Amino acid sequence: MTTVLVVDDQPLQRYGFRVLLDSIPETEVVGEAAHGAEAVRKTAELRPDVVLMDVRMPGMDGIEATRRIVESGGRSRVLVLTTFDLDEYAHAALRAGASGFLLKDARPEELLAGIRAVAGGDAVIAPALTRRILDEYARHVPADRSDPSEDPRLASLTDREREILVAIGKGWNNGEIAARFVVSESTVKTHVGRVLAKIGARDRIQAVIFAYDLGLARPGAG
Amino acid sequence: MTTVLVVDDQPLQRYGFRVLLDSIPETEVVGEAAHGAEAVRKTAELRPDVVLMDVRMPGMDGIEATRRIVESGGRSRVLVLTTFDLDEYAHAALRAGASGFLLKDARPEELLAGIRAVAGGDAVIAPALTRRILDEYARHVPADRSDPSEDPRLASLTDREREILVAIGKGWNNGEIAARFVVSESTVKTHVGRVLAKIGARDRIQAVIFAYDLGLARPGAG
DNA sequence: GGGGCCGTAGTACCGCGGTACGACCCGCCA
DNA sequence: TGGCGGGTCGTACCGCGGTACTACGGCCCC
Repeated sequence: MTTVLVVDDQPLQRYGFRVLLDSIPETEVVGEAAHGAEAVRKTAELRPDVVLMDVRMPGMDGIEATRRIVESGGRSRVLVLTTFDLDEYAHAALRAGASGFLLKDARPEELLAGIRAVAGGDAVIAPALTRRILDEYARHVPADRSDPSEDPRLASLTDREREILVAIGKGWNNGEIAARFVVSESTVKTHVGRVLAKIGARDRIQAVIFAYDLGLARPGAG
Repeated sequence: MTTVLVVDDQPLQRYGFRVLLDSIPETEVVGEAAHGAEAVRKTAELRPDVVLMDVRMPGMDGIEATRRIVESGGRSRVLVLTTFDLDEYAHAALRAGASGFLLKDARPEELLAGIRAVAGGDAVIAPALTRRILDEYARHVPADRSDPSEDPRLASLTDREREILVAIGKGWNNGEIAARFVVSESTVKTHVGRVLAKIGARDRIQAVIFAYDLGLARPGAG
């Protein structure tokens, strides 16, 4: 059973979603909200699996509400709906942390598939928008690099050394690495030295760059 | 009526798709191919609306076949199928110009929705992959508003200090920076110290990470 | 003219990082 | 049984990195 909170400023629209979702055993509408602030409050209160969020609303709009819901750290996933395929909305919504973006004219089975996917932790985008996303993607994402994680220099590292490399990529100094791995700093130095030699890095700084280039290190990782 | 070419090296799999697609009036399987080369040839010959393409095949694989079909400039759209959610396949396929990427364990209605979307000129991605695509997308495509290069810590840097930060991000040591900027190493140290203080970094390693997170440093540079 | 910001430069000091050893334990395998 | 790779730990040494402080010329603006 997937619990859903329906957010839309139009009562009739909310009614339509409720009828649709309650007509099948898989989903249940546990609440409704008419604007962003109410959506944030009811999400915290009802903890639905999925929040069905309209973008255009008076007061706090769906984007801002989505951002707050996501930042609150709860379990609820947000599936954003809009009447138009205005992709600035889509971009903003997805960057706000929405798990999906669909058009209101989606057929019922598409909406249900979207809710199912979002509830399962996946993401979903309206097909009409997917093309643009993919075009942008193909244009911006650098060509392959023949999968850098298969770099021969990486292959020569032992498991432990790979862990060390990741730790270096996080910006930790030897003492911090020693503390987190519960070994002595001498041991860390030994490992670091071997890692540098194997990947051909002059110092740990170039190891950090190496880790980033290969995608071992990720922005925002602490 | 949507015409479909089914490409898979396993006859039984092709049969399954044919039964499914011919069971509904909306789609019609107009041909089959057992490997990439045959897929390319039959696509040119039959001009199907959609090519249902398996990735893993002996000889020319689905990726290469997709690339050739797309480059041939025909009207046919390619919908790639795979058993596993190996995202290196997904990336390669989408970069090869595929209009969609689904898993073989997709439910029939998902597959049909995918074919419908692709035939209509839209694109479709398996929900399980959409999240990764979005993550990549968010990381690579310049965000129009929450541009990290507007980070207040960056704004406090002078032009010279920004140059120094970029140089740090390239992995250069103080001597190298001094040589390239034609200043003394003392000057470099002064700048570096100020940069670290302003961006709140403990050492140049965290400055490197900072530069990468903000997109100041780019893989493959320097 | 005076004050601030910026870029430049220097000295002095300390600590971390990196290297070069040597050493021990463990599990695996010939 | 011995050898070998991997992980662990230690000592010693040196150099680069980072900090603190001072200093000066150029520039802009009050």
